Amino acid sequence: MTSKYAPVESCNCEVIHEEVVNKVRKKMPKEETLYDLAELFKVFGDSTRIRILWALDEAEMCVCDIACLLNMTQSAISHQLRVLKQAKLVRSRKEGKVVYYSLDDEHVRMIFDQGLAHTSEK
Amino acid sequence: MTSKYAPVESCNCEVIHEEVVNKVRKKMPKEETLYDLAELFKVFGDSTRIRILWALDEAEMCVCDIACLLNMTQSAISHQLRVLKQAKLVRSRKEGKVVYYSLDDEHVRMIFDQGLAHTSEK
DNA sequence: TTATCATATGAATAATTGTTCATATGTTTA
DNA sequence: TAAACATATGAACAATTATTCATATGATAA
Repeated sequence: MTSKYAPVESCNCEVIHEEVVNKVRKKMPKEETLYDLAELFKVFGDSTRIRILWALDEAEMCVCDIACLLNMTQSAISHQLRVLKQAKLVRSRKEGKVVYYSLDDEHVRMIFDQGLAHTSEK
Repeated sequence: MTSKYAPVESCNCEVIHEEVVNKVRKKMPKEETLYDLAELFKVFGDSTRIRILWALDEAEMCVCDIACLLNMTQSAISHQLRVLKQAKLVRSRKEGKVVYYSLDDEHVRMIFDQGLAHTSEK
């Protein structure tokens, strides 16, 4: 999160290129829009969650399976699945004791691909 | 970062669907690849940086201008520009005292668009 | 030179966060 | 019923991080 600190009243320097600043200011989306966007990318910004998403893009899996695949505790995975579910990136389906998770968004793959395009080039 | 804790020796539950786990395991990318991907998205996961990237997608700007636009201190912006530069998402150009920053990646816009497609739908 | 200005940077701090541990919940099986 | 099992969850802790403040750097102007 960013608005952890008290809002700054103004930048502490002169505006050098006022026209540019005004032009860009007009085009900026609502604060909330960019905040939500950052919140979404924050969810992608953890390698455990990235690995879970990647795995679920291959197959629907239960919590146990994911924990085993990633060699992590069931608790850690469960906590992260919760985050992913709140972000509406995964959905779950219950069958007896077992809860199956799967991807709940068609954009995940696209986001991955664009990210990979960047990281593999640089 | 994720590997902050000692590696877990194994998940603490039985494998329920061994075939699925094995199938997915074979298809998983290298650990490092997914780690780098998470590191990239972490950079997008802060609203100050998202706003900077968005602004720079509209126009090349100097540090002062960005600080003014976002109503934040020059120092805070400078620190974040450093992060963005290390991630190779922005580049800089010096002209006298003034340093101009601009986007250094053609994928930024695409990543934004996919992210927005998600956040605006849900 | 000296003053001023734009930017960068190191240290400190407060807030956030991912995992662990213990335990709770809810389902199936004996 | 009780036991076993899969999953969820709350508290605690360690690690990370975004900003602030003070100051350094480097360029221009006086």
